[in-house]
Order: sequence, then C-alpha cells, then structure tokens
Amino acid sequence: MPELPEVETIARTLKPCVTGRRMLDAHFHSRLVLSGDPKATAAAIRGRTIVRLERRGKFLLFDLDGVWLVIHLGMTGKLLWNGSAGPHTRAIFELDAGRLLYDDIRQFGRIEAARKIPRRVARLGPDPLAIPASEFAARLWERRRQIKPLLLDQTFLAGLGNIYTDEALHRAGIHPRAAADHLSAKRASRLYEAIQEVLSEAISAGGSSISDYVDGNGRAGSFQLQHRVYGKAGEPCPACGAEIRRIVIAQRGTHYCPKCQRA
DNA sequence: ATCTATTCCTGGCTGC
DNA sequence: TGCAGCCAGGAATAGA
Repeated sequence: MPELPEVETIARTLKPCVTGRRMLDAHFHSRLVLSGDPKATAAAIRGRTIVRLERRGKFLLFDLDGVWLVIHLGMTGKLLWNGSAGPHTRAIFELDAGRLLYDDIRQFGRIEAARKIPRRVARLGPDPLAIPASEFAARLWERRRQIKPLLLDQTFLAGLGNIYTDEALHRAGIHPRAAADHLSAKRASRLYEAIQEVLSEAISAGGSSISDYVDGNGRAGSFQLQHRVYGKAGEPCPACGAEIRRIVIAQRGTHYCPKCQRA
C-alpha cells in the first residue's frame, strides 16, 4: 500500500523520465479509477508538456503547465515507466519519450485532470517531513481524538498510512488509543521524532513492499524488513520481547506492543 | 467535533 | 481439486 515513502520513491524515480516531456495521448481502460469522462480527460492533457512532478501527501501531481493531472494510487496502484501492459493496466499515458502505465488490481486509485487543484488535494494537512516540531505539537493539542485515527487523517497530516502510523507510535512508545490532547510535550516531541525517523528511513530503503508496491522502474522496496510491529502480531517485540498484539481501531488493523506502548 | 459503519474492489488465504 | 466465505484497507460518505 503506497504511503508517503512509497509515493515519494515513485516521484523520485519518475521525475527524470517525465519532466519536460510532452503528453502525446492517454488511454483509459477502466472508468472506475477515473474521476471524469475518459475522452474529456485525455483531451485535457493531450499535447501538453509536463513541467513538473510533485508529491503532496500520497498524491502525485503532474503539472502540465495549466492543467493538473492528479493521481492517487489507492491500495494497489502502480505507475510504471515503459512497463508492459497486463490485465490490470487501467490507463496508459503516452509521452514523447516513452509511456507511463497505470496498473491497479483493486482499483481504489483515482486519476483526475483539472485546471484547478482538486479540493481533496487542497484540503490536505501539512507534510509530516516539512512541519516544524512546535507546530506539530500545537496541532496535536487542538484535537481530542485518539492518536492513531488522527495521524491517519489526511487533513491533519498528509501522507501517513496504516503501516507508518503503527511503526511511528511503537518507536515513540505511545498507545494507539492515547488522546492526542493529553500527550505531554515530551511524548509529542518523541512522536514527532519517530515520524521523521521512520519516514526518512523508509524513503532511504525505497519504501515497503508487502504485496504489490514497486517504484516507477518496477523495483521493490526493502523497508518491510525493518518493520517492528506492522504485520507482526504474535511475534516478540524487538525492543522488549513482549508479544505484539493486533487490535482494530477505526476499522483498521492496528499493531502494537502492550509493554512498550501502555494505555 | 468526533465517532462508527458502509461502500468501493480483487487476490490470496482458510476451511470444508 | 474446487469453492464459498472472509480478509486486507484509503478515502468518501452517511448518520449518530
């Protein structure tokens, strides 16, 4: 599942391939992943030059010099530079230097072209790697929610998903149900540092490849080898040896160490 | 404001 | 071997 480190890795691998290239045409093989009409979407981007590619949270934004091509990969979306089409190819972008394939098994991803940045992108909270520690703490204390659902809320912080919230909370020693506005300054600071660490280490490792994720060149990441709690229910905590538990919070599987992360 | 449940979707797994 | 049933979850949405 692509979260911030995976989307960042995809953006980094695709930038040199697509920047400055012209979009010759686009073909859509599925309506499910498309927010608008297929023909209108293709017409909106055809002939335009990609002047920039950037990541915002888990979104990829292709700046086509007046039109935005916005892609969210959902759970199983992949963008492959010069990849070969398969049964799950949902869109093909033909550029003057090659083609960009959008593959998505489960079709939770979304593709949209618009003159203005879509509202769901405009509403995103700050990037966790760009927000200062003091502002992070201040935002935490404004909210009375449980910390895990709050970290997953893309309007609070943009880019954290289920894997990295569980990993960051474990590193910070904070229970996933802890109330955000009850965290001490010390614990808020520890959480901030844990988020910075886990995201930057994951980016260095090229992201986490659990089932589907690969970067723009089709290469898997390796950060899954460094996961401490995510998907480790029943295994010993690498910090203290206690058995890692799996519970459900806000309809999401949540992995934590009952000894390191006390309620 | 915050919470829960529901919907979208398909491959992979379990159990019979 | 086959198959029904369930599970994974990002984000939008509805309703409490």
